[in-house]
Amino acid sequence: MKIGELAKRSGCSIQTIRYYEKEGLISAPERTEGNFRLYNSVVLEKLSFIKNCRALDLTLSEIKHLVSLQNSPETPCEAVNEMIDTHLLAVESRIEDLQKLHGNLKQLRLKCGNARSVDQCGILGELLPKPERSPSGTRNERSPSGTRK
Amino acid sequence: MKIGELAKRSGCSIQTIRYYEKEGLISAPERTEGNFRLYNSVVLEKLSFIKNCRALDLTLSEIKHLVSLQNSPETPCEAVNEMIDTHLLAVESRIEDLQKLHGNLKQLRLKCGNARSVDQCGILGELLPKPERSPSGTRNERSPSGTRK
DNA sequence: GTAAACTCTGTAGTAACTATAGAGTCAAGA
DNA sequence: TCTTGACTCTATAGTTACTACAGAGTTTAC
Ligand SMILES: [Zn+2]
Ligand SMILES: [Zn+2]
Ligand SMILES: [Zn+2]
Ligand SMILES: [Zn+2]
Repeated sequence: MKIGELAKRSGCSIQTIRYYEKEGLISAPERTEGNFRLYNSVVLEKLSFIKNCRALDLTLSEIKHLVSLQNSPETPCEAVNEMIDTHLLAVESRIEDLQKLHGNLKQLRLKCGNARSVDQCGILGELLPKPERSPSGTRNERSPSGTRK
Repeated sequence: MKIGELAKRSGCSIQTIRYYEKEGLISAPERTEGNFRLYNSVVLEKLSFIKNCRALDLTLSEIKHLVSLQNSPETPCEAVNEMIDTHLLAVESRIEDLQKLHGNLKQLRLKCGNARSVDQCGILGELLPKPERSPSGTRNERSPSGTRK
Protein backbone atom coordinates (compact mmCIF):
# COMPACT_ATOMS: atom_id res chain seq x y z
CA MET A 1 0.00 0.00 0.00
CA LYS A 2 1.48 3.32 -1.06
CA ILE A 3 0.74 6.54 0.70
CA GLY A 4 -2.10 7.53 -1.59
CA GLU A 5 -4.11 4.47 -0.81
CA LEU A 6 -3.34 4.75 2.87
CA ALA A 7 -4.61 8.29 2.77
CA LYS A 8 -7.88 7.20 1.23
CA ARG A 9 -8.33 4.26 3.54
CA SER A 10 -7.41 6.16 6.69
CA GLY A 11 -9.09 9.43 5.94
CA CYS A 12 -5.89 11.32 6.65
CA SER A 13 -4.37 13.40 3.92
CA ILE A 14 -1.05 12.42 2.39
CA GLN A 15 0.64 15.43 3.89
CA THR A 16 -0.79 14.67 7.29
CA ILE A 17 0.57 11.14 7.15
CA ARG A 18 4.01 12.40 6.25
CA TYR A 19 3.70 15.00 9.00
CA TYR A 20 2.83 12.36 11.59
CA GLU A 21 5.86 10.42 10.50
CA LYS A 22 8.10 13.43 10.84
CA GLU A 23 6.68 14.11 14.29
CA GLY A 24 7.30 10.54 15.37
CA LEU A 25 3.66 9.57 15.80
CA ILE A 26 3.99 6.74 13.34
CA SER A 27 7.19 5.02 12.46
CA ALA A 28 8.90 5.45 9.12
CA PRO A 29 7.84 2.64 6.81
CA GLU A 30 9.94 0.71 4.34
CA ARG A 31 10.53 2.16 0.94
CA THR A 32 10.33 0.75 -2.55
CA GLU A 33 13.33 0.86 -4.83
CA GLY A 34 11.98 4.12 -6.16
CA ASN A 35 11.86 5.54 -2.63
CA PHE A 36 8.10 5.37 -2.24
CA ARG A 37 6.73 4.66 1.21
CA LEU A 38 5.24 1.19 1.57
CA TYR A 39 2.71 0.53 4.31
CA ASN A 40 1.06 -2.52 5.70
CA SER A 41 -2.33 -2.49 7.32
CA VAL A 42 -0.99 -2.12 10.85
CA VAL A 43 -0.48 1.57 10.32
CA LEU A 44 -4.18 1.89 9.60
CA GLU A 45 -4.83 1.09 13.23
CA LYS A 46 -2.28 3.58 14.42
CA LEU A 47 -3.84 6.28 12.30
CA SER A 48 -7.24 5.33 13.56
CA PHE A 49 -6.03 5.66 17.13
CA ILE A 50 -4.59 9.06 16.36
CA LYS A 51 -7.80 10.17 14.72
CA ASN A 52 -9.82 9.08 17.72
CA CYS A 53 -7.54 11.05 19.98
CA ARG A 54 -7.62 14.11 17.77
CA ALA A 55 -11.39 13.97 17.78
CA LEU A 56 -11.10 14.47 21.52
CA ASP A 57 -8.81 17.43 20.92
CA LEU A 58 -5.80 15.76 22.44
CA THR A 59 -2.66 17.44 21.19
CA LEU A 60 -0.13 15.58 19.11
CA SER A 61 2.29 15.70 21.97
CA GLU A 62 -0.27 14.12 24.28
CA ILE A 63 -0.98 11.47 21.69
CA LYS A 64 2.70 10.83 21.37
CA HIS A 65 2.77 10.30 25.09
CA LEU A 66 -0.09 7.81 24.88
CA VAL A 67 1.63 5.97 22.07
CA SER A 68 4.79 5.67 24.09
CA LEU A 69 2.76 4.38 27.04
CA GLN A 70 1.34 1.69 24.81
CA ASN A 71 4.86 0.53 24.20
CA SER A 72 5.37 -0.22 27.87
CA PRO A 73 2.16 -2.11 28.58
CA GLU A 74 2.99 -3.06 32.15
CA THR A 75 3.25 0.38 33.64
CA PRO A 76 0.19 1.58 35.51
CA CYS A 77 -2.24 3.60 33.46
CA GLU A 78 -2.64 6.45 35.91
CA ALA A 79 -1.08 8.89 33.51
CA VAL A 80 -3.81 8.19 30.99
CA ASN A 81 -6.52 8.98 33.47
CA GLU A 82 -4.79 12.13 34.53
CA MET A 83 -4.45 13.30 30.97
CA ILE A 84 -8.14 12.82 30.33
CA ASP A 85 -9.03 14.57 33.57
CA THR A 86 -6.82 17.51 32.75
CA HIS A 87 -8.39 17.65 29.38
CA LEU A 88 -11.84 17.59 30.77
CA LEU A 89 -11.04 20.53 32.99
CA ALA A 90 -9.63 22.50 30.08
CA VAL A 91 -12.69 21.80 27.98
CA GLU A 92 -14.99 22.80 30.79
CA SER A 93 -13.20 26.02 31.37
CA ARG A 94 -13.19 26.79 27.68
CA ILE A 95 -16.93 26.22 27.54
CA GLU A 96 -17.47 28.58 30.43
CA ASP A 97 -15.37 31.22 28.74
CA LEU A 98 -17.30 30.88 25.55
CA GLN A 99 -20.58 31.11 27.34
CA LYS A 100 -19.53 34.35 28.95
CA LEU A 101 -18.40 35.57 25.58
CA HIS A 102 -21.71 34.56 24.11
CA GLY A 103 -23.56 36.55 26.71
CA ASN A 104 -21.41 39.58 26.05
CA LEU A 105 -21.96 39.34 22.32
CA LYS A 106 -25.70 38.96 22.74
CA GLN A 107 -25.84 42.01 24.90
CA LEU A 108 -23.69 43.97 22.54
CA ARG A 109 -25.87 43.02 19.63
CA LEU A 110 -28.88 44.59 21.32
CA LYS A 111 -27.19 47.95 21.36
CA CYS A 112 -27.87 48.60 17.73
CA GLY A 113 -30.96 48.37 15.58
CA ASN A 114 -30.55 48.47 11.86
CA ALA A 115 -30.07 51.32 9.47
CA ARG A 116 -28.06 53.64 11.57
CA SER A 117 -24.94 55.30 10.32
CA VAL A 118 -21.57 54.19 11.54
CA ASP A 119 -21.01 57.14 13.82
CA GLN A 120 -24.27 56.42 15.58
CA CYS A 121 -23.86 52.68 15.69
CA GLY A 122 -24.66 51.43 19.13
CA ILE A 123 -22.31 48.52 18.79
CA LEU A 124 -19.30 50.53 17.78
CA GLY A 125 -20.16 53.01 20.49
CA GLU A 126 -20.11 50.25 23.02
CA LEU A 127 -16.73 49.03 21.85
CA LEU A 128 -15.12 52.43 22.23
CA PRO A 129 -13.41 53.09 25.54
CA LYS A 130 -15.79 54.27 28.19
CA PRO A 131 -15.62 58.04 28.53
CA GLU A 132 -14.55 59.13 32.00
CA ARG A 133 -18.06 60.20 32.83
CA SER A 134 -17.98 61.07 36.51
CA PRO A 135 -15.92 64.16 37.38
CA SER A 136 -15.41 62.99 40.96
CA GLY A 137 -13.64 59.77 41.77
CA THR A 138 -12.31 57.93 38.79
CA ARG A 139 -12.83 54.19 38.88
CA ASN A 140 -12.13 52.53 35.66
CA GLU A 141 -10.18 49.38 36.45
CA ARG A 142 -12.71 47.03 34.92
CA SER A 143 -11.11 45.04 32.12
CA PRO A 144 -13.48 43.31 29.73
CA SER A 145 -13.95 39.63 30.23
CA GLY A 146 -12.75 37.34 27.55
CA THR A 147 -10.43 34.49 26.84
CA ARG A 148 -8.60 32.95 24.05
CA LYS A 149 -7.84 29.54 22.85
CA MET B 1 5.01 58.75 25.78
CA LYS B 2 7.41 56.06 24.61
CA ILE B 3 6.33 52.53 23.86
CA GLY B 4 7.17 51.19 27.28
CA GLU B 5 4.83 53.54 29.04
CA LEU B 6 2.14 52.97 26.46
CA ALA B 7 2.46 49.25 27.06
CA LYS B 8 1.96 49.68 30.78
CA ARG B 9 -0.92 52.08 30.40
CA SER B 10 -2.71 50.09 27.73
CA GLY B 11 -2.08 46.63 29.04
CA CYS B 12 -0.71 45.52 25.68
CA SER B 13 2.83 44.25 25.48
CA ILE B 14 5.44 46.22 23.61
CA GLN B 15 5.68 43.58 20.93
CA THR B 16 1.94 43.50 20.53
CA ILE B 17 1.85 47.24 19.98
CA ARG B 18 4.54 47.02 17.35
CA TYR B 19 2.71 44.09 15.80
CA TYR B 20 -0.54 46.05 15.60
CA GLU B 21 1.35 48.83 13.91
CA LYS B 22 2.83 46.46 11.37
CA GLU B 23 -0.62 45.01 10.69
CA GLY B 24 -2.07 48.45 10.16
CA LEU B 25 -4.40 48.40 13.16
CA ILE B 26 -2.84 51.51 14.60
CA SER B 27 -0.98 54.08 12.59
CA ALA B 28 2.76 54.53 12.80
CA PRO B 29 3.56 57.26 15.31
CA GLU B 30 6.18 59.94 15.07
CA ARG B 31 9.69 59.14 16.10
CA THR B 32 12.23 60.91 18.24
CA GLU B 33 15.60 61.82 16.83
CA GLY B 34 16.89 58.57 18.18
CA ASN B 35 14.17 56.69 16.29
CA PHE B 36 12.01 55.90 19.31
CA ARG B 37 8.27 55.78 18.80
CA LEU B 38 6.44 58.71 20.40
CA TYR B 39 2.77 58.34 21.24
CA ASN B 40 0.06 60.69 22.38
CA SER B 41 -2.90 59.58 24.43
CA VAL B 42 -5.19 59.10 21.42
CA VAL B 43 -3.60 55.77 20.70
CA LEU B 44 -4.65 54.62 24.15
CA GLU B 45 -8.24 54.76 22.98
CA LYS B 46 -7.46 52.85 19.84
CA LEU B 47 -5.75 50.15 21.82
CA SER B 48 -8.64 50.03 24.21
CA PHE B 49 -11.02 49.55 21.30
CA ILE B 50 -8.88 46.76 19.96
CA LYS B 51 -8.72 45.10 23.34
CA ASN B 52 -12.48 45.24 23.70
CA CYS B 53 -12.86 43.63 20.32
CA ARG B 54 -10.27 40.97 21.03
CA ALA B 55 -12.06 40.15 24.25
CA LEU B 56 -15.00 39.24 22.03
CA ASP B 57 -12.70 37.08 19.95
CA LEU B 58 -13.00 39.24 16.86
CA THR B 59 -10.07 38.58 14.57
CA LEU B 60 -7.57 41.27 13.78
CA SER B 61 -8.85 41.41 10.25
CA GLU B 62 -12.38 41.96 11.49
CA ILE B 63 -11.15 44.66 13.81
CA LYS B 64 -9.31 46.26 10.95
CA HIS B 65 -12.58 46.29 9.09
CA LEU B 66 -14.33 47.99 12.00
CA VAL B 67 -11.57 50.56 12.26
CA SER B 68 -11.90 51.38 8.60
CA LEU B 69 -15.66 51.72 9.02
CA GLN B 70 -15.07 54.22 11.77
CA ASN B 71 -13.21 56.30 9.26
CA SER B 72 -16.29 56.68 7.09
CA PRO B 73 -18.83 57.58 9.75
CA GLU B 74 -21.73 58.22 7.40
CA THR B 75 -22.04 54.78 5.89
CA PRO B 76 -24.78 52.61 7.34
CA CYS B 77 -23.68 50.32 10.12
CA GLU B 78 -25.28 47.17 8.80
CA ALA B 79 -21.91 45.53 8.32
CA VAL B 80 -21.20 45.86 12.02
CA ASN B 81 -24.38 44.10 12.96
CA GLU B 82 -23.71 41.34 10.47
CA MET B 83 -20.25 40.80 11.81
CA ILE B 84 -21.54 40.41 15.33
CA ASP B 85 -24.30 38.08 14.18
CA THR B 86 -21.85 35.91 12.28
CA HIS B 87 -19.66 35.86 15.30
CA LEU B 88 -22.49 34.85 17.54
CA LEU B 89 -23.25 31.92 15.30
CA ALA B 90 -19.65 30.80 15.28
CA VAL B 91 -19.44 31.00 19.06
CA GLU B 92 -22.66 29.05 19.44
CA SER B 93 -21.51 26.33 17.13
CA ARG B 94 -18.19 26.13 18.90
CA ILE B 95 -19.94 25.76 22.22
CA GLU B 96 -22.03 22.93 20.87
CA ASP B 97 -18.96 21.18 19.55
CA LEU B 98 -17.23 21.49 22.87
CA GLN B 99 -20.24 20.19 24.73
CA LYS B 100 -20.28 17.10 22.57
CA LEU B 101 -16.59 16.72 23.14
CA HIS B 102 -17.13 17.08 26.84
CA GLY B 103 -19.70 14.34 26.80
CA ASN B 104 -17.38 12.06 24.91
CA LEU B 105 -14.54 12.71 27.29
CA LYS B 106 -16.73 12.11 30.32
CA GLN B 107 -17.86 8.82 28.94
CA LEU B 108 -14.36 7.82 28.03
CA ARG B 109 -13.15 8.64 31.49
CA LEU B 110 -15.57 6.14 32.99
CA LYS B 111 -13.97 3.31 31.08
CA CYS B 112 -11.05 3.11 33.40
CA GLY B 113 -10.72 2.90 37.16
CA ASN B 114 -7.33 3.46 38.69
CA ALA B 115 -4.41 1.18 39.13
CA ARG B 116 -4.65 -0.84 36.02
CA SER B 117 -1.73 -1.50 33.77
CA VAL B 118 -1.48 0.19 30.45
CA ASP B 119 -2.40 -2.84 28.40
CA GLN B 120 -5.61 -3.21 30.38
CA CYS B 121 -6.46 0.46 30.48
CA GLY B 122 -10.06 0.93 29.57
CA ILE B 123 -9.40 4.35 28.16
CA LEU B 124 -6.64 3.30 25.83
CA GLY B 125 -8.72 0.30 24.86
CA GLU B 126 -11.53 2.58 23.90
CA LEU B 127 -9.28 4.74 21.78
CA LEU B 128 -7.99 1.81 19.80
CA PRO B 129 -9.82 1.05 16.57
CA LYS B 130 -12.86 -1.09 17.11
CA PRO B 131 -12.08 -4.72 16.30
CA GLU B 132 -14.18 -6.04 13.45
CA ARG B 133 -16.24 -8.10 15.83
CA SER B 134 -19.07 -9.50 13.71
CA PRO B 135 -17.98 -12.08 11.12
CA SER B 136 -21.00 -11.33 8.93
CA GLY B 137 -21.64 -7.90 7.50
CA THR B 138 -19.00 -5.34 8.18
CA ARG B 139 -20.29 -1.97 9.16
CA ASN B 140 -17.66 0.33 10.44
CA GLU B 141 -18.20 3.68 8.80
CA ARG B 142 -18.72 5.54 12.03
CA SER B 143 -16.26 8.38 12.31
CA PRO B 144 -15.77 9.80 15.79
CA SER B 145 -17.40 13.09 16.50
CA GLY B 146 -15.19 16.02 17.20
CA THR B 147 -14.23 19.42 15.96
CA ARG B 148 -11.40 21.78 15.98
CA LYS B 149 -10.92 25.41 16.37
C1' DG C 1 7.83 6.37 -26.08
C1' DT C 2 5.22 9.35 -23.83
C1' DA C 3 1.69 11.26 -21.08
C1' DA C 4 -0.84 10.97 -16.84
C1' DA C 5 -0.84 9.89 -12.29
C1' DC C 6 1.69 9.29 -8.48
C1' DT C 7 5.37 10.19 -5.11
C1' DC C 8 9.48 12.53 -3.22
C1' DT C 9 11.77 16.57 -0.42
C1' DG C 10 11.72 21.00 1.12
C1' DT C 11 9.67 25.29 1.88
C1' DA C 12 6.16 28.71 3.01
C1' DG C 13 1.75 29.93 4.76
C1' DT C 14 -1.90 30.00 8.45
C1' DA C 15 -3.31 33.48 13.63
C1' DA C 16 -1.84 36.33 16.92
C1' DC C 17 1.24 36.88 19.15
C1' DT C 18 5.94 35.79 22.20
C1' DA C 19 10.78 35.59 22.67
C1' DT C 20 14.92 36.11 21.54
C1' DA C 21 19.68 38.37 19.28
C1' DG C 22 22.39 42.04 18.36
C1' DA C 23 22.65 46.78 17.98
C1' DG C 24 21.66 51.50 19.07
C1' DT C 25 19.78 55.43 22.50
C1' DC C 26 19.28 57.80 26.65
C1' DA C 27 19.57 59.21 31.66
C1' DA C 28 21.95 59.23 35.87
C1' DG C 29 25.81 58.35 38.94
C1' DA C 30 31.00 58.25 39.91
C1' DT D 1 33.67 62.10 30.97
C1' DC D 2 32.93 57.54 31.35
C1' DT D 3 30.11 53.97 32.33
C1' DT D 4 26.38 51.39 33.74
C1' DG D 5 21.69 50.24 33.31
C1' DA D 6 17.31 50.74 31.41
C1' DC D 7 15.13 51.39 27.40
C1' DT D 8 14.33 50.95 22.41
C1' DC D 9 15.21 49.50 17.59
C1' DT D 10 14.87 45.81 13.64
C1' DA D 11 14.73 41.31 12.14
C1' DT D 12 14.07 36.60 12.90
C1' DA D 13 12.35 32.27 14.85
C1' DG D 14 9.02 29.77 17.49
C1' DT D 15 4.24 28.38 18.66
C1' DT D 16 0.01 24.32 16.54
C1' DA D 17 -1.46 21.07 13.24
C1' DC D 18 -1.69 21.08 9.37
C1' DT D 19 -2.21 22.69 4.02
C1' DA D 20 -0.34 24.02 -0.32
C1' DC D 21 2.76 24.56 -3.32
C1' DA D 22 7.42 24.00 -6.45
C1' DG D 23 10.39 21.25 -8.74
C1' DA D 24 11.99 16.85 -9.32
C1' DG D 25 11.83 11.84 -9.80
C1' DT D 26 8.88 7.22 -10.47
C1' DT D 27 5.48 4.29 -12.16
C1' DT D 28 1.69 2.83 -15.03
C1' DA D 29 -1.17 2.70 -19.09
C1' DC D 30 -1.77 3.38 -23.78
ZN1 LIG E 1 -4.73 18.27 26.83
ZN1 LIG F 1 -24.95 49.60 14.33
ZN1 LIG G 1 -15.66 36.53 13.32
ZN1 LIG H 1 -6.59 3.38 32.48
